Amino acid sequence: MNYKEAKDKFIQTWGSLGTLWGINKAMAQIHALLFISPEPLSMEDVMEELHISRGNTSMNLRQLIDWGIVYKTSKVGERKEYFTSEKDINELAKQIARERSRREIQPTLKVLKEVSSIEDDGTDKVKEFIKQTKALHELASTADSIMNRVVNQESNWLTKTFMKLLK
Amino acid sequence: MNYKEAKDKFIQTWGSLGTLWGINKAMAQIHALLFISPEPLSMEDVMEELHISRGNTSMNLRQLIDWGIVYKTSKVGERKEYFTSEKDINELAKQIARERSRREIQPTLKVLKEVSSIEDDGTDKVKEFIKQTKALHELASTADSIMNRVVNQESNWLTKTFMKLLK
DNA sequence: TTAAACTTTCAAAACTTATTGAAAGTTTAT
DNA sequence: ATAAACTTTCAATAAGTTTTGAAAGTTTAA
Repeated sequence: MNYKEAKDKFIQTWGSLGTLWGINKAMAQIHALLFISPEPLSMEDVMEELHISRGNTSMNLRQLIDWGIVYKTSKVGERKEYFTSEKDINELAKQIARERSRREIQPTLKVLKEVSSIEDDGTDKVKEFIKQTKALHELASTADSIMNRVVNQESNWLTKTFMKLLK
Repeated sequence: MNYKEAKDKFIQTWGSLGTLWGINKAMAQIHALLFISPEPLSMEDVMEELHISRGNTSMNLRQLIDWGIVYKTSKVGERKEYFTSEKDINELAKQIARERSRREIQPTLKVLKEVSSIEDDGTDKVKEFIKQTKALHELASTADSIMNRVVNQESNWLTKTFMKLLK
């Protein structure tokens, strides 16, 4: 496999994986492209490499910036803007964890808390409902606090600790 | 909020959350419904509660069974089949982790390994490519091994260990 | 073996989400 | 102030996904 093939395969794979961590294909592909580019790329560069329209590129770049994993840069003497991605994988993982917590887990916890607080009328179905939604709340809450710790500490310490535990 | 409202809100929330852990809305809603039902439900019951068609119900129930989080049961003297979900939240989490590893992480690891093994021709772009895809491989691999441990050990041990670390 | 009860399949339709591209907006150099 | 260079917006459209429902298939009881 040569560089071109490997690059395309990587972009492709990362792109379809994107839908899974909650972002769309173009967004994930743009990220993949920037992630492996030693140099910042312009919007034009991205459009050409991925064969996507100007509008699409613009919108998805903005979203990536919003997620905090792509940065705008500029070159001296050039009016055009250039884009580059977070290259540190730990920083990337942190950022993704942070955003997912904020966008998904927190709102879910809120609903779970709300619905598990209905009054217990003593019937089976209500008792089961309260029990199960409370259990889910606890699970989501534990998962979230683990993630937040990973995010807020030096993640390296935790990774190493994990690895020791898991060896 | 009364039981009916709380139930609908829960099913609704869990349903839209589904897309995020990689399953579709109907599938997630069916799961939610079974998860809070003290009794197994028939296909008819599910159809009525969620207002979805027979075909849709059938297909999604099958998929849930395939994921290992819903079981078929039958009542003596009844021809109809009944369905019930895994009620133990730890078991549910395990099962989901297991499936995600199998369906998503493993195939990704395979691609990452493959593309990061191209020959280094000494150019910047190839060096960057190899470096970054290797780093991603390592990250995904660490995440996967953590998940698998959680899955394969008594998950309680790890949860407790986590919580101690994180306090 | 038949027929009723039930489940699965799958092509077509409905719905949802992503993408385009041209127009509007913004910034910068002169 | 103007115009060129560039970016953003958004309505229309394309692409992709989910859902339906009727027909085909299966199982069970008599």
